[in-house]
Amino acid sequence: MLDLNRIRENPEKVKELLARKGWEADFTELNIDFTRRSELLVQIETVKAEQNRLSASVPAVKKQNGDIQAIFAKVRELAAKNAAAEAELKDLQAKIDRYVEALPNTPDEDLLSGGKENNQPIRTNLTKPVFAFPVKNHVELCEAIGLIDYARAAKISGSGTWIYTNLGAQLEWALLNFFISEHLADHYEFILPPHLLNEDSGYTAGQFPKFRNDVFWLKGADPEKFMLPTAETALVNLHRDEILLEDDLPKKYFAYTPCYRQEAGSYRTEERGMVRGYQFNKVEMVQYTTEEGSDAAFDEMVEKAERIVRKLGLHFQTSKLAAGDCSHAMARTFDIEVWIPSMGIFKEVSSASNARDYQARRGKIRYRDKATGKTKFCHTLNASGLATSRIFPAIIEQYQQADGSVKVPDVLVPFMGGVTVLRPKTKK
RNA sequence: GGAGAAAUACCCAAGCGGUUGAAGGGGUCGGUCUUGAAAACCGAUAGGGCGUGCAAGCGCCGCGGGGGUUCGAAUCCCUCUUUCUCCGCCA
Repeated sequence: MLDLNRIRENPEKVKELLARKGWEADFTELNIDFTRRSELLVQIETVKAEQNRLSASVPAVKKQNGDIQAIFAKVRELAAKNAAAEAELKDLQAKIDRYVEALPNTPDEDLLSGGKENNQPIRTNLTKPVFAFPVKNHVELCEAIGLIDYARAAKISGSGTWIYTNLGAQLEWALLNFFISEHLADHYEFILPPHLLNEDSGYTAGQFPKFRNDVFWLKGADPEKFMLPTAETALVNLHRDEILLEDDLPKKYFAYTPCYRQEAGSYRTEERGMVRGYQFNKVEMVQYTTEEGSDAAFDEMVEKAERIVRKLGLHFQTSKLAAGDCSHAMARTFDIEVWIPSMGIFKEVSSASNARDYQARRGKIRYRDKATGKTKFCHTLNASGLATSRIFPAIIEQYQQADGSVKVPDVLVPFMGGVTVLRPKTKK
């Protein structure tokens, strides 16, 4: 949520920044509403003060056998006078809230406006792998080796899903264990959160109200809960409605969870296999920082995610997203995209974002400033570290060999019980 | 899932319609005493949000969340959430 005072003090600036995200903002009505809100508050509170004063005088007046009935009548009259104003205020406040809650975060000043087409690659690792043989795609390779079973997944669940089998399951688990070991080494705190979250959590993270239809809802539950679309949603709510100490910041967490997403209508023929599904595994990092610490935290998390992909020996690029490609709640996003040879394109394996105080305002996540003793909103940041569903195909394809086997990246071998090569099943 | 109990400040806890602008204790901070510390004693300790004002200040809200009754609510009523105890079920 944006700071209402910031909008009021500098509406043109906020408007210009939102426009870079392709969001047409018009604050004319908001300003009128806000002015009216102040008037109403002053009026209501003045009357209330008088009511309180009169009520408080009752015991004393009673003791002196004064006319308490006159006081009762007077207070009732004041309350009646306020009723209309209170009703108007309630509606007005709801209207203001609805408008401000829907506004996306403003992008950082240094981002280019526009969408995907204006994303800027800023770094690459290694060069495109070259193969002396025709490359196979990961779907073919996985099926031949017996890593993934798509057909049975369709049978027991439906489309957009897959089953990790045998060495495929081991490779997936090895990746997750490798990621976890990296984060533990960097002293991030390991969290395993519930996968079913409540409405407030979705609101704080900025998913709701706009993206209520992008998640899976558990209709039978009372109250209704949704399945987390990313562990960020859980982690960023850990300190909702709390006031942290400045000395406790930054707080660094990571969590492993599956991510459940509707992704309705996003199917494309090229996205075969496990590139996009209703459920995928991800390890996610989240930091809570002070306002001053947030830029350094962002750089740290991008670097961490890159380091993991680099250790896996994969060709990737890091892109600075244009304003319009940053998600609703984020002020800044860098994507790490890994090369998928069969597709001839880069696919996102990590998205590192700085929400600034947008989520913290929604969730009232604050810290006490040591110097002033005042509370300030935290900054929240998140970065995947990493999503397996894109890394897995990238490994399979980038590490494929002429005989249809796949070499296991060196860093994963210890997590694979010493397995170094994944070989195609021999036909019986 | 069934039955019961509870939610008060940093923590424990009193309070059951009107000096409660929340007792008391612990903790924390400051002080006295002491070479220093402990003990003892004295003092301080509600936070958060909103409004108004140049400011000092003043006002509104606030005892789990929301709503209601009343001149007046921590206190009565409704509702939601959470926690605990017992039973059932289960990994």
